[in-house]
Amino acid sequence: MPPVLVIDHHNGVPAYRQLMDQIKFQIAAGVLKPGEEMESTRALSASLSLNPMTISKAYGLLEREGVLERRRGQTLTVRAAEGGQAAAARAEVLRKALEAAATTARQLGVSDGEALRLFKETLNAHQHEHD
Amino acid sequence: MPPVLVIDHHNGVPAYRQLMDQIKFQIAAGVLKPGEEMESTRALSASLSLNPMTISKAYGLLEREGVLERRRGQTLTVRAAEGGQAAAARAEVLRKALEAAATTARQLGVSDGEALRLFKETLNAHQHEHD
DNA sequence: CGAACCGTATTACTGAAGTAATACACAGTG
DNA sequence: CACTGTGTATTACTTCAGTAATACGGTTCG
Repeated sequence: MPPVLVIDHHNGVPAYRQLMDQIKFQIAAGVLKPGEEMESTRALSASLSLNPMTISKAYGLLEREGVLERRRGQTLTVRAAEGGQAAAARAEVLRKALEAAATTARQLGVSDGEALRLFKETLNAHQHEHD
Repeated sequence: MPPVLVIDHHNGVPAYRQLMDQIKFQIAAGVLKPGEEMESTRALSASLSLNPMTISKAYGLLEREGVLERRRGQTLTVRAAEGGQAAAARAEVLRKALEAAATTARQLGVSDGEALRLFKETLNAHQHEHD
């Protein structure tokens, strides 16, 4: 299990939330697979120079969201993603980026229809870039 | 000029942001019209039991967003509706946010159709954010 | 000019969110 | 049982966004 997690202390985003985002992303991207064991809270706290409670907070919230699974006194594992769950995880990650865009649209007073049209254009442009 | 503004102190939303939202809404709804004078910071602070600076903060941010217009030592006014050029500039800003989302979608292998559907959902969700 | 408005820059206070220290409960192994 | 691993409940500290107190500069009108 590769603990490829990095915390940026100077971007205003809480550490526990950075952890949640990165873990979710790694699951969505297939780096962390269902059934796999997570790094222990103390091990992670050591390598990231954080308090075990901070890790635990992230783990706890991820468990509530159904991303991780825990058993008493044992290492947490990535929850088995049955069927559409993997897709759901990806949707969750993507939703964050979309929410940021939606907020921007609102702040700029751009209508929903116009925002949608722009997004469609953007997607098409990206498709061509990767032909 | 009707100061029909209400602040809810028990919903976690900052007062200055509630002010911004309500003012924007009243402009969009036509209650406040371009060129019209805003309530003075002190008058509003009295009727809402808030500090003038809190009002000023809201006004200041709205001015940055191009919603209000200010002149030295004088009452702020509602800015005239923007023409096509401003709209184009806003679309450009928004396009950046959308490109970030499109990139994420690509990285996660989410289809364009799915991404569009999610964005539509997100926009609807934001609309219901009122409490 | 000076008084009475206007907005706000600067500073300080405060409550809540984020984090850490400590101590405790459960599981596996001998 | 003792020991070492796991996660976490409780408590306390720290930081910062939100708000308020104060004081100042510009505009208008007499």
